[in-house]
Amino acid sequence: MASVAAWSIWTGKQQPRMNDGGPTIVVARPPPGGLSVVAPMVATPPIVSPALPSKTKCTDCEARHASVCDAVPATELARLSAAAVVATIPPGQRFIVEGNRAEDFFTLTAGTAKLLKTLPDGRQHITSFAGTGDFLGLAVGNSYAYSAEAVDAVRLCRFSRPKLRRLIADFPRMEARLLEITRHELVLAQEQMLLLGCKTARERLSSFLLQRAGAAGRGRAGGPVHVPLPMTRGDIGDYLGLRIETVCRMLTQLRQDGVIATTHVPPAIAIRDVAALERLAARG
Amino acid sequence: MASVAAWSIWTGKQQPRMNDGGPTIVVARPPPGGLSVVAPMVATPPIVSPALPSKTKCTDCEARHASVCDAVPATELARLSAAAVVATIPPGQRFIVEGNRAEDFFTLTAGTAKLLKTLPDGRQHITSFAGTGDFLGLAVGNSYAYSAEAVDAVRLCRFSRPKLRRLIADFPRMEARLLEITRHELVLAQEQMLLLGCKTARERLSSFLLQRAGAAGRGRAGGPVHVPLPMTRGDIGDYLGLRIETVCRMLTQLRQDGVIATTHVPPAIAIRDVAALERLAARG
DNA sequence: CGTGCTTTTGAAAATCATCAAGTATAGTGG
DNA sequence: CCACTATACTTGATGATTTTCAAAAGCACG
Repeated sequence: MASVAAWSIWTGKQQPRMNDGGPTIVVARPPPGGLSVVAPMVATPPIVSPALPSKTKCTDCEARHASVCDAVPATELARLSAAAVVATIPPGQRFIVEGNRAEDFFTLTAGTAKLLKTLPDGRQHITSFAGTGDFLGLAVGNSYAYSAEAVDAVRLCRFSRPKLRRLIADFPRMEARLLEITRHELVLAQEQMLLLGCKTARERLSSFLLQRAGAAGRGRAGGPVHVPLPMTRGDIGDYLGLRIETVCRMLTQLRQDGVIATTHVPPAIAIRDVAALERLAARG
Repeated sequence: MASVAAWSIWTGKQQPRMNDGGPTIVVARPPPGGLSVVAPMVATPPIVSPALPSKTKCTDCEARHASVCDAVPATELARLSAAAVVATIPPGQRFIVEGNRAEDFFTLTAGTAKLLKTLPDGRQHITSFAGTGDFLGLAVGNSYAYSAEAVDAVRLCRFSRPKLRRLIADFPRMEARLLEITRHELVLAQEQMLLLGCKTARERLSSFLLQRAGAAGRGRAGGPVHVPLPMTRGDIGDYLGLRIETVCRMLTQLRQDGVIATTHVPPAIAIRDVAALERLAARG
C-alpha cells in the first residue's frame, strides 16, 4: 500500500553538513492556485505550515503503520515527532521542484499529491499519485528527481536531510523499510511502463480505475465500488500518456456501457461492474 | 552505470528454508533459438553452464566494480566466489520467468539481457536492457516480477537466495549498495515513463540511441560515437512502445538526415551528429 | 448572473499500427 | 560453391486510434 519515491539520503557529500539551519522557505500564504504549467525551475518551493500546529503527535498519526515511520518503535515516537515538521499544502501548490537541491524529505499523512517530471518544452508526465503513508523526495545526486504538487489539501511531515539521516542511524529498521518500499515502488513503475508501452486508451483507463479502487481500500464485496478521483481529467491523462479529451471520451464510453457511474461532488466514480472493468483492463 | 532490478530477498517467509538444494534445472543444450513469443509460464527456466568453468575468480572479474560485488572487500572475494555459480546463457534463452518462484539472483558479467513483462494476450514490454554489472531478480513476494532473456551471449553469476542473504548479513555494505542501485533504477524507470508517456516516435528513438551511447561508455570527443546494438529492431520497439516498422522508419529517417550511420556486422550504429540527435531527442 | 475553470462533445488531422511484400544476411546441406 | 531456408530488416500502402482544433455545456465563485 505504502509506496515510496525515496531518496538518496546518502548520495552526494558523504560528510553531512550538520549546522544546516536550512534555506527552506516558509510562506504563510502562497499565491492562490495559479501555477504556470511550465515549471518555473528557478522558484524555490514555498512550504506552507499554517492551521495545523506542529505539535501533532506521531502516536496519533493514522498514517504511521502505512509509512516508513512504522519502523520506529512505539516507545520512541517522541524522537520521531521532534524531527518532523507538520505542514499543510493547499491544492495546486508545488512543494517539490525537480532539479532543486533536495534538502527535505516528506511523508504524506493526508490528501493526494501528484509526482511529475517535466520536459524542457513543458510537456509533463505524472509518474504517480502519492497518498497517505507515501514517502517523497527521491533525488538524483543532490537534486530532486521529480516535482510534487498537491492535488487536494495535503498534510505532510517534513524531515530535513540531516534529521532523517540521524533517524535512520538510530533506527536501522528504517533503512530496511525504505529498501522494501523502494523495491515495491520499482515494481509499480515497471507495471506502469507495461501500461504505457502496450495498452490501448480504454485499457489504460480501466486499469487506472481498478488501481485507484485498490488504493482506496479493500473493495467491499457486493455493491458498486466507490472510488474517489481528486485529480483532474488532465492529471489522469498526464498519468496515462493520453490527452484530456481521450480520457473524457473513454470515461463517457465506460459510463454508457454501464460499467461505471460518475459523480461531480465529491469527485469520484462508482464501479458498477468490476468484472467487466477487469476484462476491459486486460483485453481492451 | 550499474543498474539494478533487484529483489525482495527478505520478502516472503522470514524463515529462510535452508536445506534448499533447489529445483534449478541445468541443461547442457537448450532448444536452439526458437522461443514462442507468448511466454510459457509453466516452463522452468533452464540454466546453462557450459564452456566456462565455475572456478572463474571474482578477483579477475572486470564487472566487479560496476556491480553490487563492489561492496565486498577485496580480501573477502574468496567468500564471494564460493557463493557464486558462473553460467553462460546462449542468445535467446530465457533464464528468468516472470511469476516463477524467485530462487536465484544474478549478476551479469558480460553480454546484454532484456528484462520484460508480458500481458496475458502475449503483448510484451521490455522494461530495460541489462548489461555488465547489473543485478537481476527483482521479485514481488516470492515470484520474479519480470522475465529475463539473453540478447547476445550472456555470462552471469548466480546466487541462491539463501547464499545471497548470507552474504548480505556478512557484508552490510552490500545492502546499502543494493539500496543505492535500486534508487538509481527507480530514477531510470521514471525517465522511461516520461519517454513512454510524452515523446514522439522520433524522440524515443533518438533518446534511446543517446542512452545506449552513454551505456556503451563515455563518448570520446571528436569523431562519430560508436554504439553497439545487439538487440533486434523488435526488441527496440518493445522497449520504446513502438512497432518494429516504426523503429525501422525512424532509423531510416535518421540515416537519411545524416545523423547516424548503421552497420550490420557488428550490429551497431554510429552517431555522426551528437548535437542533432540531442536536439531530436528533446524537441522532436 | 457573469466570469473562469473543468469537463464534454464534435470534426478534422496526424501519427503510428497494421497488412503486405520485397530485400538482405547467415546458416544448412546438397 | 551454390541453391534453399530461416530470420531479420526495410519499404510501401492503407487504416485506425489518438491527437488536435474548436466550441459548447456544466459548476463554482464572487
